[in-house]
Amino acid sequence: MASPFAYELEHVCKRSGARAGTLTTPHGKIKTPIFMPVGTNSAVKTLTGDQVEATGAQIILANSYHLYLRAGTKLIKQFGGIHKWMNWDRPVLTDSGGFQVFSLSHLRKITEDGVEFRDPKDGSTHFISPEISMEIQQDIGADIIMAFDECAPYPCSYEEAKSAMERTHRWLERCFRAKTNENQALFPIVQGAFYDDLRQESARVISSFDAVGYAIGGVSVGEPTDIKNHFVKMTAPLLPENKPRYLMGVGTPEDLLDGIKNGIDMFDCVLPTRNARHGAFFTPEGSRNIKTQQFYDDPRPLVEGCDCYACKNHSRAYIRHLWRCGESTAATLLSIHNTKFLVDFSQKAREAILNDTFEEFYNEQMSRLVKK
RNA sequence: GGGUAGGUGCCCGAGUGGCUAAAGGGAGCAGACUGUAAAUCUGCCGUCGCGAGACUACGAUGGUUCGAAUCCGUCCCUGCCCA
Repeated sequence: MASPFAYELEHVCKRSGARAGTLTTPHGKIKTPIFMPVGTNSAVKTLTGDQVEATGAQIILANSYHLYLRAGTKLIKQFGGIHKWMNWDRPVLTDSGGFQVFSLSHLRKITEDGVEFRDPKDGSTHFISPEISMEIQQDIGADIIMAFDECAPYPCSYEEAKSAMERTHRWLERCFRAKTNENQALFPIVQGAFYDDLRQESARVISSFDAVGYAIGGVSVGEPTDIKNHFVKMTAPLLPENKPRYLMGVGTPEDLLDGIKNGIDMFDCVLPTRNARHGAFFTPEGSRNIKTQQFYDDPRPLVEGCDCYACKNHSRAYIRHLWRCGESTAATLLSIHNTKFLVDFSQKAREAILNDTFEEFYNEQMSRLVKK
């Protein structure tokens, strides 16, 4: 049976490493570079499926760890998999639980076999190994599933970083052995923290596995931007050229520009929705906060010319009013705007790449963003 | 009219002699957030001053005391109960 997955590298910018491509999945094609909104609990927070769809999102993320705890991945399987479960028929990607090894580090214990977690909500203990992560992700049934990795913190010692990386590689082997569903693509993840030789070694090792796409993990864990950029820049070109490259957990509009310039094709980040719930909205001139006094009587949309639902229908003053009254609609409107902003942003970058004007696009957008 | 419980900073509300410019919330004003334990967290929040500090403040007023939001007198106001 032919693989339902394919990736076509359509164009590489002549003056930078920026790439445009198309990734085919069982639930449709993804045009890269692409920003993927995060819906940890099988919902993009504060948004309905229609609203997510209206942002133009081509694919969304969900999380193995969270869905395993609630609702229970067997239940999702019983409903016919995550697409039917949440009534979303475009592609879905699930994270493996590897990020929770980092983010819930005080609630877990790592052994060679796997990781013992305590549920932050009820204290119950759960064990996830590479094999169990694969079983969970196969039950969920996303199009793209991620290797169960150990995401190291920043800063961390060379020994720690090396040990996490090597374990990630051994676990990767086990993930590939445990994965059986041909309709899912398993992406390996580069680790190695912030050490050049470890990143090089990790990229080499994971590239030796035959995969549909490859991810860079362990960034955006608190390190300064220039360090992040250095490691993305040196790591991305070490991954197979004719396969999509996914930079996990990134990022801001600036991060997208830098990532794309350095040859990244896929991004995901909680920022557009989390920051929306905290009152922030993206603009081409940087992030603003609707809570601030300056917007109290501002009749303009969040961003002039933006064609998201929030901007087409409401003023800053109105959204600020909703925010101050504690109306959840404020978070919804900001989430719609922020998500569409990043989706559009990656789409514009794609067009620029195809037109060989990415360099200009990068310079123009970056100078606007940093000016503030 | 009698009794009783009260009146604290923008609001709610602790505080019954010095450790009180006055707990804790809320509101307000800012900031953080990157494979979501997050609609969360942090800072500021009487006035003036960069600052040390000064000034003003716990219904009003008079007193006791080295010292009062806290104790006493009088007055004003509010809730509740009885007539």
